[in-house]
Amino acid sequence: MSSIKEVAKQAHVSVATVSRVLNNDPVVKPATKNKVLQVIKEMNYKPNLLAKNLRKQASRTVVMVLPSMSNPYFSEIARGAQAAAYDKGYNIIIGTIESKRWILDTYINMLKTNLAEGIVFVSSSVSKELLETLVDEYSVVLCTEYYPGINAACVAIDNKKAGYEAARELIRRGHTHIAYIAGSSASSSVAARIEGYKEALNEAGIPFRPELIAGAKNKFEHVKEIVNGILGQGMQIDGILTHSDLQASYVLKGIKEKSIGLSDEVGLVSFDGTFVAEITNPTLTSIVQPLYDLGYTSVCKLIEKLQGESGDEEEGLILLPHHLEVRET
Amino acid sequence: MSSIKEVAKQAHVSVATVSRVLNNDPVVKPATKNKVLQVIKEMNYKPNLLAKNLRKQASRTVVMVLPSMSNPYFSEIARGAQAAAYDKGYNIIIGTIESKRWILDTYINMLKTNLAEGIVFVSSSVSKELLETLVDEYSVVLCTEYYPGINAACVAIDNKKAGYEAARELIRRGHTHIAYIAGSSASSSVAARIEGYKEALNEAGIPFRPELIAGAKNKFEHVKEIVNGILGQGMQIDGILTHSDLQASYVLKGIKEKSIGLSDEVGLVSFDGTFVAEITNPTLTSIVQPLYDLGYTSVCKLIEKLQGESGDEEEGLILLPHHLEVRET
DNA sequence: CTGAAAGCGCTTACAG
DNA sequence: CTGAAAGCGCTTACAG
Repeated sequence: MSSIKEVAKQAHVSVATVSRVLNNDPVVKPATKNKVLQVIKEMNYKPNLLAKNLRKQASRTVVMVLPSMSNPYFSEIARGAQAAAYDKGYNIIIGTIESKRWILDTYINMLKTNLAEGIVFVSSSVSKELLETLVDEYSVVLCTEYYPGINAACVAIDNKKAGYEAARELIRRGHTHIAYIAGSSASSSVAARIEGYKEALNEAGIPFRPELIAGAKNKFEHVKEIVNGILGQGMQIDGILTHSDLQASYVLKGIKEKSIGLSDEVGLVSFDGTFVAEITNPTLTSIVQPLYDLGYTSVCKLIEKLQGESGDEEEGLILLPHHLEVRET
Repeated sequence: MSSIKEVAKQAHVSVATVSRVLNNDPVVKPATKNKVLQVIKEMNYKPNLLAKNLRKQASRTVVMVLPSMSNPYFSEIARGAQAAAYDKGYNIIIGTIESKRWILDTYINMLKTNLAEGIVFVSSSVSKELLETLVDEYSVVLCTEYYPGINAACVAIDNKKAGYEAARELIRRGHTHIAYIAGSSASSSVAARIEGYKEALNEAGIPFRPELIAGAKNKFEHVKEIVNGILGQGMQIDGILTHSDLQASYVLKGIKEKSIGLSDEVGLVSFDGTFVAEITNPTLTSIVQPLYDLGYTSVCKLIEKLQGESGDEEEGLILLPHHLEVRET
């Protein structure tokens, strides 16, 4: 109802002055300012941000897209992202792709139609090709996955080191036939973790067997098939590394219901360290990622970029610390 | 860069005509339309929605606030909500309160500053007092929790019936000392489920013991304390109903690590039916709620309300079906 | 069927 | 220190 014009009339000043006090312009005389402030309060006036945004050609909104929310891994990242946006005075729109291209397009359209100023892509929620077309027109930050050759900041953990540490833990316990259930897509994090895993094997003098590596989705049936597939080739397995807590929980489930041909003596180390790792039985030993911080830092980087003048500095990889949490598996 | 004005110039028409083809106004001559469409494509023009929104005084955006995302219960609701928004051509902003009043205020401010047109509150993400001040000025829908006396549509399951069915299942198995770990807040769903529980006891001739009921948060420590507190009073427990899957998983954890004084013979029925119920060991018997549909329907109702002319019809309770899924506990 | 013009509610040089 | 005025990029009666 009430617009800036009515406030101006009531306060006997111009709309310009009202706008100035709204924006805390120090130039307005205290007496004037107080009068206007009082009228604003009396009228319960709230500025129409639709108008402000148009005038300033800025929505002060960023978007974060994630593959889904079904994995608590992503909700923690989203939580950090939300906090960062508020700390910086931005709105944030968090969306999940659910593997649907049209949903992704909806969010990208927000960029193109001025509804959002920048975007962070979490995990592999976007293809490299699409990214290439976006990167020089819009501000984008990557979270969790790195795309070499793409000029966008990426916030992640040191996946190679993490893969190394996870494998070393199993080796330390005496496991030598270590399967690696990687993520379902060929991503930079998968590649890096495998590299680290190989390094740990190498260090321990254990031969690398490519047959022990396979990707799987975060679905019970898929994980079961993959593990049984490896066993079916006559491979032994006495240790497993999984790409996520969820996958590890499925391994446990399969062992328990005997649909996966492994004994419960198998060593199991998962990635992520979400609450899932603590509610399984046994609880999961895992590489815990600083999920909240990953989300928080990604959004901060994005907003810095939006506010930076040149923005032409080299975009790089920002690594956040992870750690191995030894639990029961 | 390119605005409607430049498209108009290139196409040798007025901006009014460009606007008309943009909005699919059937009045424009096909030849003109095609010419404009072609220029739009050539220039890769995208309308500035900031301007459109201001002009139309509508953001075509709704918000959904949830207490948090840490419980997969909420992420499923959010998933449904997102889908509904897209199906209806709206943007949706999904936010989590994390028990912080200032975050809630941020989202409510989006309503007041014209950034959003309506809001759905999930679970007890808002107090009744605040709701009362919002309800006659803005479009609001409640999801999961009902506030009697508040004129807002509410989408939920029949909690009384669900509580009844959950309790009856335990009674059917021969359990007679059934504890009820309710939600942490005094909410309509808690009250209704307890009513149903009482009804089942009554039907079976089992006396109701108020000492067997206690609220708990979705925290391991809290659930442990509550259960042990009941046992400490000298109460027996051979069955438990929990407000959430998460709480049930904590009971299981406590039994396993012997920090909760219960045997694994205890009957356990949880509410929600999220993936948590399937990854615990044993898996959880639970009342599964149509989470996705709850979110989807809530947003649909909200948008209908926004689009409805009068909007003065009586707001009511919309009940969606649930069912009992018997698993291992 | 199309165009000229007003206006959505703000912000911000510019002048005083 | 304050105001008049232009303008952000659209939409939409109104006139023709």
